[in-house]
Parts: sequence; structure tokens; C-alpha cells
Amino acid sequence: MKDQLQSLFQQAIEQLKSDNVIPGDHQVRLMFERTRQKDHGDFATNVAMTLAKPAKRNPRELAELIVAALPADPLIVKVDIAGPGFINVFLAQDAHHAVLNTIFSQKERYGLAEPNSKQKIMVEFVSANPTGPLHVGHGRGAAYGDALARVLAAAGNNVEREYYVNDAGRQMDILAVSVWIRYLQANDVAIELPGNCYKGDYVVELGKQLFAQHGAQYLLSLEEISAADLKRESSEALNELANLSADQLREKEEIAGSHEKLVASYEKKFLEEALDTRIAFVKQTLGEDGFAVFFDLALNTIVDDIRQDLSEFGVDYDTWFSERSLFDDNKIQNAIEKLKTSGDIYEKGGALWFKTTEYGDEKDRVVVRDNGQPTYFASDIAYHYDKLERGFDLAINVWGSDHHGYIPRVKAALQALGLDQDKLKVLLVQFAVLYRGGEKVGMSTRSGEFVTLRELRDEVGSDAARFFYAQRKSEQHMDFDLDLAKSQSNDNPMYYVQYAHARICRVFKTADERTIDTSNIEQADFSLLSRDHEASLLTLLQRFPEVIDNAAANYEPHQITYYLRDLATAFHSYYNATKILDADVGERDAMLALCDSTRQVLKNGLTVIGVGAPEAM
RNA sequence: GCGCCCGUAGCUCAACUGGAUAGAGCAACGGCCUUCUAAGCCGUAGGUUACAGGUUCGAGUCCUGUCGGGCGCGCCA
Repeated sequence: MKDQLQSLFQQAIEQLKSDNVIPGDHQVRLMFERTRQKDHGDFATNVAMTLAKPAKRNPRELAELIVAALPADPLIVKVDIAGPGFINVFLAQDAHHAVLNTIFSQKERYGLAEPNSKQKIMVEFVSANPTGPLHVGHGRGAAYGDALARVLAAAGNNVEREYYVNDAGRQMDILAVSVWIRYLQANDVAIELPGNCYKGDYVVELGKQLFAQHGAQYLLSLEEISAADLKRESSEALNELANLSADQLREKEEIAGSHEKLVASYEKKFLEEALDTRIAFVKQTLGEDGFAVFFDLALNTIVDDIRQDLSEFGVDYDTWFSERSLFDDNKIQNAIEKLKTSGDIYEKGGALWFKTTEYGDEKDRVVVRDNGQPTYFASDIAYHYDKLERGFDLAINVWGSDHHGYIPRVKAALQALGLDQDKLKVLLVQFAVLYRGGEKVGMSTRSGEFVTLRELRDEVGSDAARFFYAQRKSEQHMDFDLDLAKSQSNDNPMYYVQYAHARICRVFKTADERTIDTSNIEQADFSLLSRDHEASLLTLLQRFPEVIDNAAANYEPHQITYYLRDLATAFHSYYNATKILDADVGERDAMLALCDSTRQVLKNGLTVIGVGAPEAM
């Protein structure tokens, strides 16, 4: 529809160019918008106003000339010039009715572009550390990422979904040690779980499970363990604190806010040091294979759980990419070597640094620590290198907004590796701030104090949760009131949209019961659809492909949810104002055709955001 | 201190990427079920788009500053 208008107006503009009204070399940006008000017609363009300056004429005068040069076409019945120079286009009735034929012929494909006709895109999202179950914060990333993937696919892209599993690194070691301590407790060893270990109930379960499988095989006494613990006098952090000069102390206190806060921050560092000592001890005592028993069980159990959780949420991935595989396949080494060759790596203090400042980062970053261990950043360099080498036109990362500071260094790495940094698009999802009874709820996985995605799904259902998340645009901060989400789930607009779909289904069932023949409604006389309600519905049905396009182009699946609400509203109004099945045969069939098309588009739209379209509520 | 994001009706959010009179849902108030599902419909009320400047035919949207909120500034992941 827009395309046809484009070409008609383009002809008019070419005409004016050859008449020297518009400079021939001027690039004309011709845009059509749906109008907000009926007396502005169906479409409006501001082209006369944008051309006013280059053509050195006032906009309304220019609009007259454009309209005069417009070729006649049956599509357009009237063209108005309004306001400061808008050109308002009124379409013929037939043009509105034609959408029904299109929907009948394309059915579940209506609104969707030709599959795989555009780019090959990878969407990586969620990628939460496999150290515990997903919480409701991850839910937003999951709902957004998956809806985005579906929208991009609907717009004709070939889309792959990937989950990057951080199965290497310190957090996983902490998890393994946490499980081991719970295992000792299951063996009646009177050991305490350190405060900075993982405290969730699932860790207790894993400990019990290992006890059942392996008995006392990995048992140590409290005395043996305590003997190896880090003593306060051996702590680097505490020694540093003790040796601060008076000046240094005052300066650091000022930054920390108070003496107590400064001491607390050093105590915290000491506890992390102590935990590292414990990890090293456990690794050494249990041996590589013994430690792997705890590590692998925890990892596999949790990844399986996450996979199932997401699948029940309607999110299924094409690939689960293991961080550890980057080590096994030497991909990290290779990436670092490549950076060395290009001269982007230097050594300082025993560590290897990557000159990210050369590419716009605020400071250089360590890729290999002085102890020889690659950093998380090193993994990420290798991972993104590998990702882009796999041949995607575009790689999208959906990240929590807390990672925004990380973008410049990853982009720096891509540039240094000779890749096109524009092929990586990072989309940030703001944190959902959780409230329960007016109180903010914490979401730390280590503390074990969080509401899981599964709990939310159990209480409100996967569809309602998805719709709720999908309604928000990603960069919008979001207040998530758990009580509200649970108690008022019927207020979720999803039910309103689904209800419209179910109502239409009911109309057709009742038609059946009354032995009304609905098999030929596609051939009905659509010109009988001339009420205001019908015109609104037809316009909305026409808009659906534009909505998909726009949502995909801007990475904004939330546009679909608002569109669906509008469509449902238009239908509910129509339904209340009209007794469809009691109308005369010809009119009735036309109305049924309109209903059937509306049902189809509601279903197509719900599918694009990953929500079901039930036939009854 | 520096950087990123945000600030729109009492609350939660939209606004077709710079367009015409800023819109929905909750909450409030008044109506509509002998009818194809009332999980619905119709109506009333609610706004200096945080504030102050600027850019232009035109600004919630772009620029500058101020205020307020979230997040980030590790040889953590």
C-alpha cells in the first residue's frame, strides 16, 4: 500500500524536477505516515514541507504543485492539503477491502516476509551463569530476546538463537566448592557454608545427591579443612590495610564514605581471598577427577534445568555454546596470538594487556593474568571472534544494562582482529526492579534470595509472563510488582487480546450450531463493510505488515503487543455494537469474513511474541 | 568524580523515530447483560511531557545546562 503511494508520488516529484521546481540533484526523502485522525485521510506525507527550503517555495504552494503533478490512480479518491503543508491521501473503499483477500490467501503467513529473504542473524540472549536457576530478572531478557528473534524472523531474516554458557572461571569453582560443603554437611561434618558461597536450596540438594552416589569418598574432617584455611595474618588485603599511611588512610576513607565502610570493604576482600584459598585446597585434595565430580554434576544439573525452564517458557535455542570449549579448541590462545601479531598486546607486571585504548576504550584491559590464567575478557574476545567467523551478517547480543561498560572493549577486540564492528549489535535490557509488598526484593544468585522465573511462571503462567515482559521496550526501566503480577494476572492485556480471539472462534462455533454455512465467506461482497467500526478494523489489518517491519527494524517487539491491544479493542467494540449472525445473509458473510481475518491476524501477532491463541477462555 | 540509560495523567506504560488537538490500561465516577462469552462495551474526569535555555515551519522526541532515579567504572564473572 505504502509502496504504491511511494511510486505515485515519486512520479510527481520527478515531474517537478524536470520542470525545475525542485533542484534535480536533491535527494528526496519521501515518507508516508498513517494518520491519527479520520479527517486527515488514510495516509499523510510531509514531503512538501521538507522540500520547501531547497525549492525556495512555501510548503502549501509546493504541495499544490505536487498534487497537480500526481498521476490519476483508482487507488486514490481524494488528496487534501492541510495545516502547514501536509498532503493527506484518501484511499478508495476497494483498497481497504483488498486486505481481506490478501489475508485469505496468505493465512498464517500474512504480515510475514519471505523466509530467509534478508539477513542471517544470530541472537544471543540470557546467557546467565550456570550457577543457579534463572530468576525473574533473566525472564525479561528471555522474553525480549526470543520475541526479538521471532520478530526478526517474521521480517524475513534467517535467525539463530544461542546461549553462551559461562562454564569456566571462578564463579563455577565457587559453586563446585559450595556443593562440596553441602555434601560434607550431608555427611554430618559440622562445617559452615561461607557467606560468599552459593546458598540456594538447590545446592543442598546437589550435596545430598552426591552423598547418596559417592558416600564418604570425598569426605574430609573439619580439622583438615580448617588447617588449610587462610589465616587473617596471611591476608594480603588485611596487611595492606594495616600498612596504610595516615594520609593514604584518610584518602581511602573519604572515597569509601567512612572508616567503618573502608574496613568492611577490606574484610570483604579478605573473605574472597579465603574462599580462593579454600578452592585451591579442595582442588588439590580431591584431585582433578574428584573436583570434576562436583563441578560437572553442578554444571550439568543446572544447565539442564535452565534449558528446561526456558523451553517451558517457549524459548528454544539452536546452540548452547560452551566457554570451556574455547579453551579445549585453543581458540583463546589463537585469538591472543592474533592480537600479538597485530601488535595490540603488551606485557606489564607479569600480565598481558590488550591496548583497547587504541580503539576508543578508556583504559587498557588485561587478557592474561600474572598467574597465567586468561581473563573472562579473553574468553569473550575468542567467543565473539568465533561468532562472527561463523558467517552471520549481524550478531545481536542481548545484555543486562549492567554490562554496558563492557561494550567498548569487545568492539575494540573485533576491530583489532580485523572484523567489522558494526556486525555486532549490543542491545541492553534494563534491570527489572522487583517489589513485593512495596519493598524492594534482592536478586543475588549467591545469596539465594531471589524469585525464580519458574515460580513466576507457576503463579501467572508462561504466556502472561511473556506478554508482560514483551510489552516493555528494552531500555525502559521497569518496576515489577510481584504481588500485582500474581494477584491481578487477569488484568494482563494478554487476556484481553486472547479473549478477542476466543470470541471470534465462538462466533464460528455458534454459526455451526445454527447450521450457517461459512464455507464461502471468502467470496462475500466486502463492499457491504462500510460502518465506522469495520473501517477501523480494516485499517488495522492493513497495518500489521508495517508493524512487523517497524518492530524488526527498531528491535522493538513491544510494538506488536500494543498493536494487538488496538486490534482487540477495535474488535471488542465492533462485537458489542453488531449482531453478526442475525444480519442478512450477504452482510453476515462479509462480516464473518472480516471476523475470520481478524482472528487470523490476532493469532499471527500473538505467535510473533511467543504467546498462544486459545479458542476458548 | 567520569560514563551509559531513564524521567510523560494518582499508578504502570505508549506515542509510527521531528508532525497536526500527547494516547491506552489500572485506580475514581456514571451507564450497558432475556442477545454470537460482561475476562466485554459506552461515557465523565485526569497533563506546564522533571526544570531552564537553544536549534526550525513544527520538539515529549534533537543539542546544552540543572535537578532527580537506576546501572557501571577489577589481574570478578
